[in-house]
Amino acid sequence: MSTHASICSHLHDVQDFTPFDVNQRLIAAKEQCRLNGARFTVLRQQIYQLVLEANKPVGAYDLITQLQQMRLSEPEAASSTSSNQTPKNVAPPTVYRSLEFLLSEGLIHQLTSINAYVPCCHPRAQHTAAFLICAQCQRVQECSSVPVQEMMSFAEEDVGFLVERSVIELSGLCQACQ
Amino acid sequence: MSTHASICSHLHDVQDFTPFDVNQRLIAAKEQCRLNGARFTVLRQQIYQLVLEANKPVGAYDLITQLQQMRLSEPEAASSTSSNQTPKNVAPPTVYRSLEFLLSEGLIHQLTSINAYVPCCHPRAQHTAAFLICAQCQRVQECSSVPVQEMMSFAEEDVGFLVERSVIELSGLCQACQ
DNA sequence: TTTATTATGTTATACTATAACAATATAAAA
DNA sequence: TTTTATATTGTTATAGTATAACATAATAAA
Repeated sequence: MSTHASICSHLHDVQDFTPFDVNQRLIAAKEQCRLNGARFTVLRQQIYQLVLEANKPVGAYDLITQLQQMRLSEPEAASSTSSNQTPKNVAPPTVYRSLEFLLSEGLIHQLTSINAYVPCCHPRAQHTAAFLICAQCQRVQECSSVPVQEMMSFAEEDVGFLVERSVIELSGLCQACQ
Repeated sequence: MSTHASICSHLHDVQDFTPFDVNQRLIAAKEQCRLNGARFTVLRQQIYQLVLEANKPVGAYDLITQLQQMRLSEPEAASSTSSNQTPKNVAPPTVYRSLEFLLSEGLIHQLTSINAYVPCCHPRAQHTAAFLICAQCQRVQECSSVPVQEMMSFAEEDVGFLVERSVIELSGLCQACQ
């Protein structure tokens, strides 16, 4: 990932991963799933990789298109029979289910306001984050810093509201695009 | 509206308006539009009223259904000819356009995470607010208190991000439903 | 009254997401 | 290893949300 956001700043770009970074993430995800007793299947890995490699949030139907293309361009299995082939068609439930899995593993985040997905900058147990979404360059910054925590504690302690799901998304222009 | 949320607490229930309150709101909206040189048409008023009277966030297609029923149950115009009648059918663009108008006037808020709309607790110029959405009783609390402001100033001042649109929605259980 | 503008109606369609059930692949138990 | 159970993916169909494009009607301005 980009070098100008340290892992401790609580503010991270979630795009612009280098191929090396993508690989690191894939390996780490595989290991994380193994520890959780979850299966990091080929499909799930492919979808995670597509989300990692994108330089902007990707929609479910973008993923369908890309998966479709991947499968069409893949060589057939070397088997002499026609069995054991990956289907060429990719239907919505296929990707939605994998996205749900990746969400539950904390590997990606959903951007509800634009119906798209981004990698989690720091995969870990369920954590609340806010997202700054640039309408110009499409880049996203994830932050879990103080104001986010204050928002949650306001709801939970001051209001007595038990938060189960949070959507905190600010759209506008990032510094570079102004 | 409910009496346990003063206009200054920065935390408001946006449901449970009494018929009297609804009427007050409609009159105020009419006046606000007049001052803005905007037209508070019958359609817009009807939709605003439906949003005000609902005891939960309403979706666009809920509004279509209700408008449809209103039109069907309305008596025909007293004219001897068949002209000048309100059409019985209500298509999506009809309500989406009015919703957009009400949003631009600050009379309602959009809850992006659940594709629904609620009245603004305190109609005024564009203002940032957070919403606490109870998954149980469906009631919504709107707040524009300190943590919300801090979130915005964090984005704008600390990060240098120019916010154009904010979606801050926390779903879970309100105090009464826990 | 004419003209321009705004609002609404209308048709069609795009986009997003899930239900329900079938087939397949992996893991666990016998 | 074979059987059984579980988890994953495939497949078909459809639900739900939103907008484009153009026609008509109503209001405001000239």
